[in-house]
Amino acid sequence: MRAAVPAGQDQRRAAQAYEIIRAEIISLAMPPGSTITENTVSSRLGFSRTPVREALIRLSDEGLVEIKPQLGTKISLIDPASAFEALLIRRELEKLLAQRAAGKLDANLKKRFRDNLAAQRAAAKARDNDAFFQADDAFHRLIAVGAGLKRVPLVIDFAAVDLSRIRNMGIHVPGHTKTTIGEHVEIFSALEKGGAKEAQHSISRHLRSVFCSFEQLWTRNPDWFVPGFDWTSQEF
Amino acid sequence: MRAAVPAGQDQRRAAQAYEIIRAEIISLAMPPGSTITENTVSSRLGFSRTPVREALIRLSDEGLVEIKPQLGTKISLIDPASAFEALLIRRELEKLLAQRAAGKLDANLKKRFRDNLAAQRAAAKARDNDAFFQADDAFHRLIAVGAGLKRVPLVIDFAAVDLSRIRNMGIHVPGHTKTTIGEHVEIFSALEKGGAKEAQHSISRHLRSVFCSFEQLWTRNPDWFVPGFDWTSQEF
DNA sequence: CCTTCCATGCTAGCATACAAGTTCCTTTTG
DNA sequence: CAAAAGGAACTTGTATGCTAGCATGGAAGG
Repeated sequence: MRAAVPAGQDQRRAAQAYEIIRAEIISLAMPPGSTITENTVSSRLGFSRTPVREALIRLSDEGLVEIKPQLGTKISLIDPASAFEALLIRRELEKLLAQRAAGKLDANLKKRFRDNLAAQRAAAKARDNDAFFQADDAFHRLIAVGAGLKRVPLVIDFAAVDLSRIRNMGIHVPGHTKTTIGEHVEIFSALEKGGAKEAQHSISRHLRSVFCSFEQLWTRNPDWFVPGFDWTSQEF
Repeated sequence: MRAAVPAGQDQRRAAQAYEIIRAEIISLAMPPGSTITENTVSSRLGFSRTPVREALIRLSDEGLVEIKPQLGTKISLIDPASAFEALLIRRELEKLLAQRAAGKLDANLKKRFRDNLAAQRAAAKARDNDAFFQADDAFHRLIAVGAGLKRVPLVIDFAAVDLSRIRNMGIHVPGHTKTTIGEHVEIFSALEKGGAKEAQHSISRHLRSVFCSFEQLWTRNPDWFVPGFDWTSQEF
């Protein structure tokens, strides 16, 4: 998986194509199960096939698309089992981050946390789902900064690909942003005070609420998901 | 002018190139810091640049090579900080696996565990480091099977890329295989009996011994590593 | 009506030519 | 002699044409 780079830093067409297509998949503008071809995408973006092809290969590595030689390319269905595992993985790794970050935030980082929370509130107030989504991600990356670990967020991103699309489905649910911000405030204040256990508990609660929203979201667009997953038999 | 695909090799050239180059990097046949070009690799493999290029892009996403436009491609140095993080990540995720697998191994899986342990002993006896390395990986994947989680091993692999090269350096250390097998036996018996705590403890000990071997391995080839990491200040 | 077969139009995989940028050595000029 | 200008020889990035193979629809045969 490729690390997120500041927009405009990488001018290569292949990188641009990757960012564009990936955003369209994550935002569900390209719905799961729909088919694309290198030709249609390249003509739409105005690039040649080569950079588009490279972008699709990278997305295939991530599992976001399925390339079938001589057949075509399909936007992968969301795999509920993978999303469930992603939650398990996130819980463990974010608990690790919280443990290492608790009580070790310097003044600069605390300010960045507060700025981020302000940005979350602003995005929520403005109903800017995209901005809220990004601020949410940035909040969790700040925890990693506090923990002094740079690679863990990349691993979480890698693990949580299927999760991100589900999150995007749920971001329109009323009250979602308010709940999330409240949990983030809890986590931050626990980290600030050195309460590793409290922070870990907040994180677990946050992820559990995400899990509980899954089944509802599944009923909305069941054909976007890989069939055969039994939601009720899972505990989290 | 196009060479026909050799019969019997049903894999795509790009996939073949990826496997070959990756194995050479992991096995340290291509030492960290050395430079390659798309042309040299493609002529060596007998492929054109395109599939080789695709392979290098995938390796770049993994962090195993660094592609610098208009300059060349370099085998990445091993980042001690990333390797250290990989150990932290592995510890948490494998503890998760152990917790879910403990006491839930069916007869078939127990047999596969025993066969795997036998393979480890055979490889150790035959001094077949490559086979031992693979059996070691397979053992950990078996735990994931027991836990009913398929994606966690992929995440661990992604996280542990830097770790794998260090492991390859250490596999020649005398007594290494014996120690490792002993720890694996401990883990398996704990899982078999349902002792999640014991299995987690064994896993932690195993990873700690890996960590303790780091500094010694670093002194052998310090120029293979990203400089600036303070081994003594880390606790594990 | 049903089955079989094949022409056709798709697809991605691959090879290759060219474009653009970097390095370094050669040449030229002060 | 020194230094700057220029170009040769690299590199990776991109465009494009060709190849092999799958899917589909329609024709041919039962």
